[in-house]
This record gives sequence, structure tokens and C-alpha cells, in this order.
Amino acid sequence: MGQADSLLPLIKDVAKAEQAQTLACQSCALYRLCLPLGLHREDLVALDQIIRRRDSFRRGQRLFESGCDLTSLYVVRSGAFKTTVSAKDGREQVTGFYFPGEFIGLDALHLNTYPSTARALELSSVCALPFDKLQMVSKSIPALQHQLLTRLSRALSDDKDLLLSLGQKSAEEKLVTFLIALSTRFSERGFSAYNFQLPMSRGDIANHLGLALETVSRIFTRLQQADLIAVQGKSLTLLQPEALQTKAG
Amino acid sequence: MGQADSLLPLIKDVAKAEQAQTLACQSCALYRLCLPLGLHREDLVALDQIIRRRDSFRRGQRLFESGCDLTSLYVVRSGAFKTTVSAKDGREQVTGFYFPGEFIGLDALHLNTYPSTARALELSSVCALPFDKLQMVSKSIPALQHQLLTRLSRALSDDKDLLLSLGQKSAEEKLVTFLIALSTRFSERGFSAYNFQLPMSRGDIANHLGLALETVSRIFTRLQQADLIAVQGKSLTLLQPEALQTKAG
DNA sequence: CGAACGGTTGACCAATATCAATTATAGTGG
DNA sequence: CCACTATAATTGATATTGGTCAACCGTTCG
Repeated sequence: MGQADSLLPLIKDVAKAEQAQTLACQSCALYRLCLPLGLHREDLVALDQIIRRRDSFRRGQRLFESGCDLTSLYVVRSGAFKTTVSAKDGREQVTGFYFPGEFIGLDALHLNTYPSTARALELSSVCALPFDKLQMVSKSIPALQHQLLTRLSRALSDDKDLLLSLGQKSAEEKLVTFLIALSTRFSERGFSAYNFQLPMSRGDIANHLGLALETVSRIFTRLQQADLIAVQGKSLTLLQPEALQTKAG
Repeated sequence: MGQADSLLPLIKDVAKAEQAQTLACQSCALYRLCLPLGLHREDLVALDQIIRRRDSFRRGQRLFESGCDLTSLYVVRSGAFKTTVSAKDGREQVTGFYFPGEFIGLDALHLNTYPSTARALELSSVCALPFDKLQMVSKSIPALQHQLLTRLSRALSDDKDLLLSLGQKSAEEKLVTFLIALSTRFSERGFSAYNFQLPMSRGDIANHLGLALETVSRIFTRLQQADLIAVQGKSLTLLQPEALQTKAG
């Protein structure tokens, strides 16, 4: 409850800190959502010393590209990213969207190259955790290893749910499930659960859900006509969350 | 080279050891594919002491069920398993198949309940790693933590590839991609890459790939008529692996 | 031996993709 | 700041892949 208070102004604080580029983990507004959760003070200091806070990425700019040498894991600091994997013929699949406090690059830990490409969806920034240093530091910080395991496991089980969507659900169910999941993530970050901006394009959403762009657009209008949501451009309002829930399958 | 020799008779050895139920990790034929890879001798002994080798599971028997308390991680010892997640209305998605040396339950690490259900596809056995003890032991064995991270990361990136299949590929491409992936996994386990048994039903394959059972059946016949594969029942031969590769998308 | 299950094959249909045209929105340079 | 252009989104008409329904065959197991 006191927690909710401290989460609410979360993103604004980070934005301020952006300018200074000096915010330590211990005073970062993302603390509760981020890697250092559960670390002791002295461990935090050790972690702080290896973290590099990177400049902003503009819309479309790449954080890393499939096939490049693995250098760092990243935690989103502000903005949003998407990752994609490609088939040999160039077809791409949007494999995930990433918001403040979330990890990018976990799927690369087992290789020395990134298997996916990460791009900023809007003006965004990250904290970079150089992989070699992270490995060294984490040996002496069990809680850090544990955080990594937890994050990976969470990511894995989220992907299993996405597999369920892609494999078994209708277009409408896919989209509604997706919107509800977004709503949850936004509210965890101190934003309204019912009114938020979609940082990704219709095309990105469609691709992510294995649909055609036009299908997504049509379903948006249909849901809007049924007064379940209100969309205009990137701005989305969930008007009847419970009714939506029943449409999620 | 010498490695291949030791892998080839791999499964037979495990089968023998099944009867004794006493095989230590250090002398297990799955060693190269399994968790203990890279552990020192003394660490192996510690690991051995927490591992419980479980009795066999018959076809269809559950290893654990969605919603049950998390007790153990499992490594397949012999046979094969599938995992499924369910929508509220009961629809299921087969989220993975698991062969000797592979982990089951990694998606549960972040919760205290399993998010998925695991069932044996044939007479199978596992090594169980009680979760609490695993956590204790792994604190003092960095290589073990590292193995877990690696496995999780690998699982995550495999799932991203599956998302690509489900989202972007045609029915035929999905199935061919799946068969090639199976082929790779079997050959890693010392079996022929071109001639193996499918432990799962057509329905399981179809569900896993987001297709109808009938579609899978039809594509099997089509590929067979094109002399790319030979199927009879569960037995599969890849007749033109390169030609198949080009059909995988 | 018969029932049950798993798999194959065929005919038909529907959901959603594709193609095409139009309208918003946003980014850019004067 | 506005006009212009490029990009994104919507909407409509049509096509197609793969799903559904149904009948049939083969194998396995009690």
C-alpha cells in the first residue's frame, strides 16, 4: 500500500535521473521492479560499479543485433523495446516487448552471440550489465544469481503462455489476452491499468500475435464498437476490463 | 570424436542402470548432456546426494500438474515427456517435448507452483532435484548455478524459435522445422539423425505446432509422396535432409 | 475377438490473409 | 509554425490456407 505510493511517480523520477546519468541502483525509482531487489547494501554497491548507464536510443535504433557478440545484458530504464528473431528468408517474429525494469538479452546467456535483435520503440534508455563482469560479481552475490534465475524462469513461463495464445486462440482472443497482459505490466509500473499508450505499432502487435496487421486493426474497431475499449492511435482505454477478461479465452 | 563414441551407446546404458537405480552422476551415460557437466568431482558428490532417482512413469502418467506445489526440478533419464499449459476453458497447448538429459520444470522456478503439467509419452524415468536442497547446494557450487542459467537461457531461446514457427510459418514449414529440430536432438543423444521413433502422437505434434491433427497427417503423406520422408506409424526416416531443410523456412 | 484408440482420407467451410484504395498521423525542412 | 511527404492505420473486396465434420482403416490391448 505504501508501496503503491512509491511506484506511482516512478517513471517521472527516472526521466529526471536520465539527465544526470548518475542515479545509483539504491536510489533508482525502478528499484522494486528491477534486478537489485533483495540485494544487501554492500552487494548493491558492487553491482553499481559494473553497471553502465547508456545514452538514449531513438525510435528504431538497435540495442544489439542477432549474430553480434554478446557483450551485455540490459535492463530497460525508460521507454520500451522489442526483440525479433528471423528466419533465413528474412521473415521476422516479434518475440517480446520490454518495459522499464525488464531484462533484455536473457536468451543470449547460453551463447556468445545474441540470437535476437533488440530495437527501441520510442526514445528509451537502458542500464547495461557487462556480461563478463556480471558473471564475476554474481559468483559472490547469491541473491543476484537468484534474481537472474527468477527472471529467466518468469520469462520462460510467460513465453509458454504466449505459445498457448499463438497455438490455440482466435485472433480476437489473442489480441484481448495481449491487451490484458499489457495492462497488468503497466499497472505494475505505476501507470493506470485502464488507460495507457501503446508504444508499438499495429504491425508489431500483429506480427507478435501471428496475425495480419489488418486483422488487428479490424478487431480494435470491433472492440471499440462494442464499447469494450477506446482507441485512438496509440492511446488505449479499457472500458470494460471484466468483459474483456471473458473474451481472453 | 572420442566423445561421439561414448555417446552412441548412451541410452542402453541408462536402461541397464534403471534396474539398479543406483547410478551416480559420475558414471551416468548422460553425463555429457546433463546437469553435472563441468562440475568438479567433489561437487558431483554433493549433487549426487540430493538427487532422487524416481521410479518409472507409464505412458500418460503425470510427473507434476499445473497448480501443484513446486517440489523438484526433473531431468529426463529415459523415455520422453510433454508439458502442457491450459486456458481457463480447458484448451491445452503442448509447450514442449523433453528427452534424456533435458530439464523439466524450469518455468516453475519463479513461483511456488508449477505453471504447467508434465506427462510421460512412453515408459520413462527421471532424476528429481528437490528444489530446496538444490538451492542450498547450488549456492556453494557456482558451476551448478551456471548450468541452470545456461539451460534456462537455452530453453528461452528455443521457445523464441518456436514462436517464429507458430507466428510466421505455413503448416508444412512448421512441421518440417519441428522434424529437423527433433532430428538434431536425437543425434545429440547418440541416435540416428535420419531414422527415429516419434514418441508423441500426431495430435500432440499438431497441438504443439498450432495445427489440426488432420493437417499434420496430410502433410506427412504429402512429404512421403514427395520422397522426402518415410513414415509408418511412429517410425520416421528423413530421406532427403537437405531438401527438407529448404522447406523449413 | 471385439472395442477403443490413433491415424488417414475426403468434402466442405470459415477464419483470417491478401490485395487495393483511402484516410489519418507524424516527422521534416523551409 | 506550417506545408509537404512519408509512414501508419483503417476499411473494403476477394482469395486461400488450414480447420471442421465425417467416414473409414489399422493396430493394440483387454
